Amino acid sequence: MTSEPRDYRDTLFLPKTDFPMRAGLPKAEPKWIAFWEEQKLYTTLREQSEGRPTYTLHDGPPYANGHIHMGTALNKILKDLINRSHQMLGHDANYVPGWDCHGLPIEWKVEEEFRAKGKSKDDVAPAEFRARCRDYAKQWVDVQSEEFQRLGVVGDWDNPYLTMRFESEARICHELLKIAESGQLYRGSKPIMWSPVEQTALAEAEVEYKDRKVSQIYVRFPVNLSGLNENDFDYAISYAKTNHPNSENLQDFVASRERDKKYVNASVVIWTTTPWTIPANRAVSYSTDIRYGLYEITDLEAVEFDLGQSVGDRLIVADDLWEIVSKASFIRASKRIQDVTAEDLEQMVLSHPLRDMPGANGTYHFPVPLLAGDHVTAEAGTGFVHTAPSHGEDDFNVWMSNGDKLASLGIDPAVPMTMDDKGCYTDVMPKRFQGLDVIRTSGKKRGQDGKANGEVIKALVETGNLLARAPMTLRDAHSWRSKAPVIRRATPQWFISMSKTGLRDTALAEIDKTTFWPDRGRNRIGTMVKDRPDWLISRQRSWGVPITLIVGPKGELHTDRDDADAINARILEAVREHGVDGWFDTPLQDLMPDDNDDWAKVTDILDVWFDSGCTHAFCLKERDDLPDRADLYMEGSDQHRGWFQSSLLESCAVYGEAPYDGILTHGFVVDAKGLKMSKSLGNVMSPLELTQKYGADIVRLWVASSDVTEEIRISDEVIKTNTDSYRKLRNTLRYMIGALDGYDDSEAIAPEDMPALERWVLHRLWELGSEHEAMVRNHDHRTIFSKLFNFCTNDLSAFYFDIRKDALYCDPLDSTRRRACRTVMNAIFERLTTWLAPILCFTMEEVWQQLRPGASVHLETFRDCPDAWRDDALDAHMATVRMARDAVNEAIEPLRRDKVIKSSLEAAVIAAGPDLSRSLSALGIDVADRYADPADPSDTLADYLIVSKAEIGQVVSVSDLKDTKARKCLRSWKYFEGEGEITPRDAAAIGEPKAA
RNA sequence: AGGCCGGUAGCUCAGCUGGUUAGAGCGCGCCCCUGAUAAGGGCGAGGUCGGAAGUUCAAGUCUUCUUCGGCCUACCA
Repeated sequence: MTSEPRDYRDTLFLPKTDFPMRAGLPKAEPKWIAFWEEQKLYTTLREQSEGRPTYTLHDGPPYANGHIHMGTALNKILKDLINRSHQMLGHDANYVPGWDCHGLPIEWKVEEEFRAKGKSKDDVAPAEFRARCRDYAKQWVDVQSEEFQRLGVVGDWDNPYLTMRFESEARICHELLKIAESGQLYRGSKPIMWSPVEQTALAEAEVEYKDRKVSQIYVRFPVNLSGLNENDFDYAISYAKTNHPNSENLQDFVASRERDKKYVNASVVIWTTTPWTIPANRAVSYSTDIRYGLYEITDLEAVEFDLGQSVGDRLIVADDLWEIVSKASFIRASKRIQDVTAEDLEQMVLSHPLRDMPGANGTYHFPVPLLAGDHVTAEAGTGFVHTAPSHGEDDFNVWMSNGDKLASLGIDPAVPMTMDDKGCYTDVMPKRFQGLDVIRTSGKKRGQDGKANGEVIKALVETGNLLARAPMTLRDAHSWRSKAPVIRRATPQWFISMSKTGLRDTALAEIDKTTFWPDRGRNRIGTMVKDRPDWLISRQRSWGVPITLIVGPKGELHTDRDDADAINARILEAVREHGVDGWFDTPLQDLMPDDNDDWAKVTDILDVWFDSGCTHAFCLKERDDLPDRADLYMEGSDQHRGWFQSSLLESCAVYGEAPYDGILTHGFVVDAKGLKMSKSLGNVMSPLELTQKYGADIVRLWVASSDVTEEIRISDEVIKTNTDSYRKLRNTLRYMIGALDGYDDSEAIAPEDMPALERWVLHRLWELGSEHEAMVRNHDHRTIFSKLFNFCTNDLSAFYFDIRKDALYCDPLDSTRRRACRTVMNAIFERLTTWLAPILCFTMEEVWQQLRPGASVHLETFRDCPDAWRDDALDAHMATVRMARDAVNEAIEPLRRDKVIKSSLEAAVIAAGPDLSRSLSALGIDVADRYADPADPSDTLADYLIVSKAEIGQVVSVSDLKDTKARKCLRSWKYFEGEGEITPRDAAAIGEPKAA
């Protein structure tokens, strides 16, 4: 009699869920954003966490220009991970995003717009121009805000901070006024790039380099020996020897005379391509790394014109360059007299080459010192660099940093203003030079050489100090607008002093107190602050916060007047009322009604770094819902020089302390090969495209799985890896959702009544939980992700779930171990979901709503993992069992490969391993192959190994049960010895008596 | 050119103060399951730790040099 074997599938307690295996994130995520909006998530978070300790990550403002890119996406997601984690840790982590709105790039874009309409910037009223800049910035703020929110970033998007808000602008002005009042602000001068044609300052990005024909000249600077000749020195030496033979100083004196004697008739030679800067020369720079020699001319070429040099003249030039210099200077033969050491140069003083120029009238009767400078190389020229502090950055720097030497020589270190806005010599120059132009600024020859070069060369010929001249071509800066050459010219600028009131020391002390992640950041910003020059804060631009100072006839500041408070109040009121226009449009007498003769408003604007350096003032300190000081500033590593520093300096200047407790930096996004992303390399990836294609959670997972302290790689392969990880996590959660279908706390089992396996899972949760908070506080999201991911794969999916499938599906519904399993799964669910919520903010919401419909998961806090769950001994025993399990799996594998065994349930095994028996009995795992109580089964070794029969022996072995008298249970598919179609346990589960 | 940092399996990452055959996950290959099924499980193959030299009984781990890459700063008189 044969009958169809009964199908027991319906009697199983299989997981049940409609939670989709495939996420469909690109479509699903916007719905969750809508869900949070509906729930007023941000507002609810604030209300709910009122009174909790605050955690404030103060947003560094991105520039409101263009769409977000991989870097800005990474930055915001990382901030979001930190904010959400701290919120769930039990803080009130209020995140207020911000934008940087002023500055050059926006100014350019708007200029471009006007040009497209055929208008130049000068045709547009400044107020109209600024209004357009404001609109332009606003438009991009809105775009970026949308894009950041699409990535899941939570914050006060309805009320962000903007540097261009009137309140912000007023506060920035206020901060500046406070700095002025404290005496840290001063007006100095500095060479900047200047276009004489447009009569405007240019930024580095506004110039292009192209070839230009120039005059190169070799000029000699005579060594100044006060007119003494060799005989004078010989006489001085013999006089000293005769009259002061016993003087202590005799030896030194003789040595110095002997040294100077060698330099009679000697000159230091310089080379330059800007002859017009010679009249502004104040020094000559040399390098301590270059070997110099003293050369005497012994023969000259015959030429048709008069040479300034003659046989017997001595020249000091870098040895490596002598050949080039002598050839250029028509020197046919020469002899090298001796080395010229760095000490000699240090002692030496030169005369200006125009000293004896007709009409100089003593203008150049000053000593020209030799200054050691790192910028001097022996690659071209003579090894000496002519130094005109008003016409070169390097020149300026070497001049300013040699204050002590200048003072000892009685030289005034003030940098003269030698050139006006049109590029013409000013009246500090000798009469014959005054008014001469470097560049023609109008007419057909606009942009070509003016009269200055020619006149200077002529004057050098007259003094005999021109060694040679020749045309050459070099790459030089040109204005990208007019295409005309650019000059470097000293202009008045505003500075914040690093030293006057000890700003540098304050800043360094604050850096010491700051926590850095990674710690090397301290060193990086520290050396920068230590070495940096005074802070140049003025710009000659339109779109920015004005320097709201009124300057008196003698250069005095209004902030030093008795009525300063009243003036300041009017200024700030005007800016609060009308924004930056309030400053430009309000007449002077309205701001300063009394004693205002010859007083003038400053028209410069502030460096945008000053704006963003004030965010702590106009955001943190102004808003009631934020503390005055941030816990954390977190930006890319480029901000050591940028925002971290501008904020630190501004805050230290005004408040005497840093605006933050900690600084976290991340690296830059690079491609698969570690190269930076650039349009020209074609390796740019877009966060918006990735979000559209894969979902924001995938992008977030990428951030969480990367080591953000270094460069962060992204490529299709990296995205694929993260997509796979995502799927694994999603399915793990999905399985739990199914297994927990209909779970109710009333079926919960107390930990002490649970099987060892469940208690072990609780121990693992305890382990994860105890590390978790520290990792959050250390901003180590990568480790959090990696631990959770490995927990899901190794401990849950491959071990715990795999073993418990049998109990979950087949045990009687009220069996202790099935209930214990569901109790533990519920505990895992709550923890895993909340731990992952900061990372996978969309998916964890979806998961959470499956089992806890209603309030958002993001309103939850992390669940406690009680110390009572800890059980180190149990963990050690479980490790022994897992080792035995690995050994069994290894042994089963060959049989499976040879098709002897398919399912491991067809196997009977002998397990082995050190201390296995001991561990099993410690864990309460039975070795018997059948349950003592079928209605409430407890674990056997076979359950752990997922086989049908297991014993303990010396050696691991596997045998096939199929051809034995054991039969396959039609419900649990386990092989058992006994009567009927199903095992007693399965019979108990479906409430049937054992089938006959 | 200078300052700071980094280069460990195809990918993402571990590897503490130098000490047994350099680890994990993913991917890949092979196999099983078909009651997590566009899922799940098992086994396995992958690394001269960027390169060279040195210190040491012993180096991925320390030193020097070199190469490639990143951020910042400078330069072209």
